[in-house]
Amino acid sequence: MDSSMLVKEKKERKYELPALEDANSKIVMRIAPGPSGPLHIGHTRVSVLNDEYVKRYGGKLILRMEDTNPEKIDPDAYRMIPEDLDWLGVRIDETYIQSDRFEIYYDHVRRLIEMGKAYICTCNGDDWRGLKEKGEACPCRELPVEVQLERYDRLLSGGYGEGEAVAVVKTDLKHPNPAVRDFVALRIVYHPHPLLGEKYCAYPMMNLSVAIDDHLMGMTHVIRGKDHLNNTNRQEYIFDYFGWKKPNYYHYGLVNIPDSVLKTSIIKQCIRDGEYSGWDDVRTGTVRALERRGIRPEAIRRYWVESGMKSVDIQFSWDNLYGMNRDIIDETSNRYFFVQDPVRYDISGAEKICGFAPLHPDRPERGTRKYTIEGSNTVFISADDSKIFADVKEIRLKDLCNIKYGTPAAYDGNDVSILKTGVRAVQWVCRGSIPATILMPDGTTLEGLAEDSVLKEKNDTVQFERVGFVRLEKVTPEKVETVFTHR
RNA sequence: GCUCCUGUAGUGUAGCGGCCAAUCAUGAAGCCCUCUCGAGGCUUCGACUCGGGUUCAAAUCCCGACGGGAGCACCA
Repeated sequence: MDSSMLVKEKKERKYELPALEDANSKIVMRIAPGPSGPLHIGHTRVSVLNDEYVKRYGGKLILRMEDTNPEKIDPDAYRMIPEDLDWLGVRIDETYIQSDRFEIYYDHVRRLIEMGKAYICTCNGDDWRGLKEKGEACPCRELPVEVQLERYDRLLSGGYGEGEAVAVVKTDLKHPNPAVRDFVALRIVYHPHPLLGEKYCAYPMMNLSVAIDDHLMGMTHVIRGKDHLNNTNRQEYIFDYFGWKKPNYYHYGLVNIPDSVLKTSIIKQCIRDGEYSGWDDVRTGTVRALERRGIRPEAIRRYWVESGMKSVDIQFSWDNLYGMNRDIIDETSNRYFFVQDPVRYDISGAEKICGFAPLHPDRPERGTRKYTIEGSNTVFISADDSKIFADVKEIRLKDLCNIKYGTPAAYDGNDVSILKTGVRAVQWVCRGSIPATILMPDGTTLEGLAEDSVLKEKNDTVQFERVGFVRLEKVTPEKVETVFTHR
């Protein structure tokens, strides 16, 4: 027996999404956001899952803009959503906009009415719901098809005011689950649509348009949040009435995302009020904000792949995402010194002091930052480190020299082994350093100085040693503006 | 109220009848290493919601309780 077999070996787990049923190279899947704003972290789950499967099986991914509620549309979203998906690395094969397809929905409703599977209801909404609750039909439901069609034409042509009539799909009024009994398919809206203007007044509800589009676009697999479970049940009625083959449905659990603002309406309001800087404000959970903070799309992808597709509700963990992101950016991010709330020290006892430090400690081949200070030998260290210095009287300026406390401070050689005795190494900057800011996730800003070699940095994330990773947002010789990523 | 989904460490996940004194990641604590409080190495902490049943054997199957979530919109 091989002795190595006696050692309990450590297994590396590979993370792989579960296989889809009936999957072959012709799968068709979709991402179907409502264009009310840009995508946020919550949307990235369904985006990544669909993309992963389509790439794995070699099918087709459709982006469908579900803009059937004119009151909740932000025209910019038609542009922002594809941008966000593109940044995420999600490859879209075809794009559809539902507002282009109203005639298709109308035709299908007409056919449903002709089949006796839909009706036009002119009852008061509350009454209709009340009857449904009791499992009873409203007076409109059993009217003859000819009357329904007459009403339908009137509905489409603007003969009813808002709330005066709806087209309803029949399901089963006695269904034990009240949530799947008869549902509205079309409603009257006179609010202008950003793309259609006032061309139509009959607006499809999502259960209608989604069912029809999923069929017409040839969807084989649909992944959606568990909150749509009842909608799936409703949509299946439409599939059954037309005799269509249903896609395979998967419902993942709800994600609770703490510590960040996701609700589009709130973000929009805060932008309007000038409270937030825009859709990429770091306090929000938008894809744009994550990008701005230096989160890599690969980290987001890994996060969702590892989370899988179970229907348990989960708690989103920023720590876990940061850990994955750190794996990615640690290697690519060069190291620089940033000194928060700088305190000045001059150093006596040396003509001029030289030093150098690697751009990356694990990648010496990338080269070094070189330092020369002379004259008054002025350096700055952070207010926090200054307090420590005043307290312990001796400190090492990392990669430069050791100094003893005093005014001025005294040069004390360059023996690195002093660190073994418990003396602390602190980051510092010299004269000519660049004013720098770090925008924190809570919206506050840290101020300080960054060493000027950061001006030559090509990559957009760096690590400020002992502070954390930051994304370089705006770098000029006058000012370096950064956004905090994570420690 | 009705209906549906769901319960493995702080968080996320693996396991789906015996190989489980339960996997991996992240987190926390400690040590080593490193001129960073990063990375790397090592160690430790920490979970099968509960109660019945089926079985020689249950985290795994069944039933019940309890917990978490969603829907019952002329939003998506």
